Amino acid sequence: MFKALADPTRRKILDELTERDGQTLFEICARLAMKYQLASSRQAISQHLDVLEDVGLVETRREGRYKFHHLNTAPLEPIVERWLKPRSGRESE
Amino acid sequence: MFKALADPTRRKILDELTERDGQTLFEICARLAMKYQLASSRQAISQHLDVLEDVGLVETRREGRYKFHHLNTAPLEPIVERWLKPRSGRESE
DNA sequence: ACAATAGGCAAGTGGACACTTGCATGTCAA
DNA sequence: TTGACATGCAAGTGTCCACTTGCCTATTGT
Repeated sequence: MFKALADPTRRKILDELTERDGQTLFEICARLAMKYQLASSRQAISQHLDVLEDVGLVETRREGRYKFHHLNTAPLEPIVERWLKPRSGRESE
Repeated sequence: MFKALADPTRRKILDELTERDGQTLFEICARLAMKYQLASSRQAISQHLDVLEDVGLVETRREGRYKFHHLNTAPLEPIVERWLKPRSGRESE
């Protein structure tokens, strides 16, 4: 899961899905190219989406020849619990 | 920063410092070896600590020939803000 | 049916990274 | 001062990973 977040392109994809959920592969490619001048190929983005789906951060829904990608932030919450919560008694420091 | 979290050994180091803050390199090595049967060498752990210090997750304090390592969770908080907060209006879903 | 669109599969390549190895520096106790 | 302890530096190595390349499958519209 953390490895999935290690790549800057994948983080941008998550940003993109945060802003506009349920996009197709082509939409994501187009918007990343426009916003960040990211010249990532379609296959590269597709592989990133596979990684994100494997760790549960992205869920997909097929509809005909379209595949919509949805964000799922649930896997992120254990991060907070793991290191932020155990020290929550020291927030005034 | 996310790359620093991508390595499982580094995450275990953070766990270790969460449980017991301000350990030296040798302490961390010993405790990791005992707890997780991690046969990581001293140099490997040292390099991991360098990475964690570079991204600000660990801060160090020198005292004679000892170097104490302290956890700093501040760099983790933007993670929450970035993807969890923008969707906080949908928690009942 | 056929062309166009949306996406998938898989092998190959270059670079980054975790780890080792070997030696060097600095600190403390006798 | 000398030896033991705690840590630092740097080059070399093997593996993993992001990306490309080339071709394939499936769905839609005419």
